[in-house]
Amino acid sequence: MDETKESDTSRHFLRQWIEEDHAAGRTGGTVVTRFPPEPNGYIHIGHAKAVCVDFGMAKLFGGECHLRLDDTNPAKESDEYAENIKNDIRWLGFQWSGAGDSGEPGFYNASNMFDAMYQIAEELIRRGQAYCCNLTQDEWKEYRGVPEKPGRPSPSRDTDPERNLRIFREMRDGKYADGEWCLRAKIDMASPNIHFRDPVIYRIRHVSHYHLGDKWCIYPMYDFAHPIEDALEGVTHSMCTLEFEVHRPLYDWVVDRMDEQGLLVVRNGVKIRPQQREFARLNITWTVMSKRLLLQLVTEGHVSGWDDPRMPTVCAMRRRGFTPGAIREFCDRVGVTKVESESDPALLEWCVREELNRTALRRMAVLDPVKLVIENFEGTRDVEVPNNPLDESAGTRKVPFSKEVWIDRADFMEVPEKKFFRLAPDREVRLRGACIVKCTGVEKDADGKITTIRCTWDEGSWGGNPSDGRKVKGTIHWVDVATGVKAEVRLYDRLFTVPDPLRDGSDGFLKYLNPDSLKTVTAYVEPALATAASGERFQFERTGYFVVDSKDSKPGAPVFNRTVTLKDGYKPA
RNA sequence: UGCCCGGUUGUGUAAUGGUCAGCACAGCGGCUUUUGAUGCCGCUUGAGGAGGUUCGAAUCCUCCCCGGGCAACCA
Repeated sequence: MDETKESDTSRHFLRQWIEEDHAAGRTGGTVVTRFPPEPNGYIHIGHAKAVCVDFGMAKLFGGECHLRLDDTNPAKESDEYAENIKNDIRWLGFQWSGAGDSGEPGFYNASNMFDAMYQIAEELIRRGQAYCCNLTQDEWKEYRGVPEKPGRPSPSRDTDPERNLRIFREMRDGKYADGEWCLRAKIDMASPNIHFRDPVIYRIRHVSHYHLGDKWCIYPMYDFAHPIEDALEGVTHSMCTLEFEVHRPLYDWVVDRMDEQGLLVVRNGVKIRPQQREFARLNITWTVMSKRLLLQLVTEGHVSGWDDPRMPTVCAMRRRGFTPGAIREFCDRVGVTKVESESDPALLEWCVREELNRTALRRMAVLDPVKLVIENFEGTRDVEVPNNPLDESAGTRKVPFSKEVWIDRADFMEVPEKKFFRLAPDREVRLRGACIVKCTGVEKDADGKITTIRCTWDEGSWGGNPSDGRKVKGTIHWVDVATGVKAEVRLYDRLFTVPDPLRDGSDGFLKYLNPDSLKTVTAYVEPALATAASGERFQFERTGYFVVDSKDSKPGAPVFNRTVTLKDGYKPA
């Protein structure tokens, strides 16, 4: 992304918000943002948008963006997820920066702040702003009341700080079972905002933490932990999704308490008060984005894994052949607003084609081969074709050509429909880069399936143009039978058959799985492709963009994944 | 229903009291083309509703309608 591009970026509301704060001096000279994933799954295209916003805003203002693993619930988190998240963000083209809390610049674990959080909680208790409560979850729900009616205070609400401090320490020391006690902030049981009705801020969880082991058996809740993490890191602008909007008053409450306790970071003489704002998450039609549902697709075997190229995860899109630049461009184009919307995957596909059209080397591959015999052609010749007609610096390559070539079945019609201008009996077509051929007949098997197409070539047309200047409109791709290489090609289509797989709720989405979302074919590809390197991207001419599969491809036995088809303007009349 | 948020062409968005309401994607038509690709040109379609403020409203106000969120010891 170059600089002129950034200045073109829309001045969305978050950008204006940061701009004003920064200009007013509230950032202490440095805009600090953060991307705070919970390491309980792989990140998907929706997270990618958040990554672009969080890192993008920091970059725009010359500030820093922290990567913080929000690992406050050990039950669902793992190191495997943590490592993959870091890898995916790097691949997307972003680098975290800032001090960091463990020697790695810009990298933080919420769990590394557990000591500080604990101290803050104790101080809350001392100040009478938090208390230990032993209501059961059911009782707690009942006491809390419903939104339209005030709740009732817990019997523990006005107990003595010393007693609460003792119980809280006993909670920490493992004296109690899960759920027996919890720590609650003392705010307002009558608030119309449910989150203010003395929210739980610490709960007991006798679970090993993937990062800290058994050091703790009490863990802070998100609403308590998140503002502390932001404040301690000196984050100025904390951007999250819309559903956290009603949590914002609580976020501010915690920041206020930290201020009272003198814990806010001071940068260049300015006390840094982190602020939260919310924007709409990215939704895309024809897929599902919830971590839970994606996990279900994986565990039930509907896809081959988190990186199955049909998944909307970043690792899957990488394997599918999408480029980081295209994903960034897509996130940029969908914009940043508070409107809940559903983006069309066609835009993402357009972004991919736009980049790959400029950068991908052209190759020829026949996905559904039928043999074409050129009766009057003798010997072998090399055809020289450009690697990318749009980019002369990509050079040319030589492709062997001889009497027998494979062509795609779709490029021949025994009885051509209207407006079909490829090969048909008695008709002429150009073999890309080679010559003009004229169909003289077909051979069929017992079932009537065409096994061979016969033709003759115009000897004056070597290179592609007939010597007499007559127009031949159709050009088709081919692969030489003698030197072509067999390859496995995986043709991907959308995972679901409807734009809204959750139309019946999250239980019924499996019945909309597209049975044709993956078709595997054995293709013939030109010899140059036999040794293509893992991750290399190509345009198979007239077909689509393909990438060498990073897991299954081997030299001499290549495997290609179709990233996206080429646009097809052919419409039979 | 208590509180909070949001409604601009099919989709995603721009505008910050003054533009014929702009752009992109999609769709449709045409030109070019040794990829029916790319490129280029053109076209269709929009302010949820009703009032009000104002010389002037997509923009400000009121009410209504519609959509979403919040009532885990998840994040």
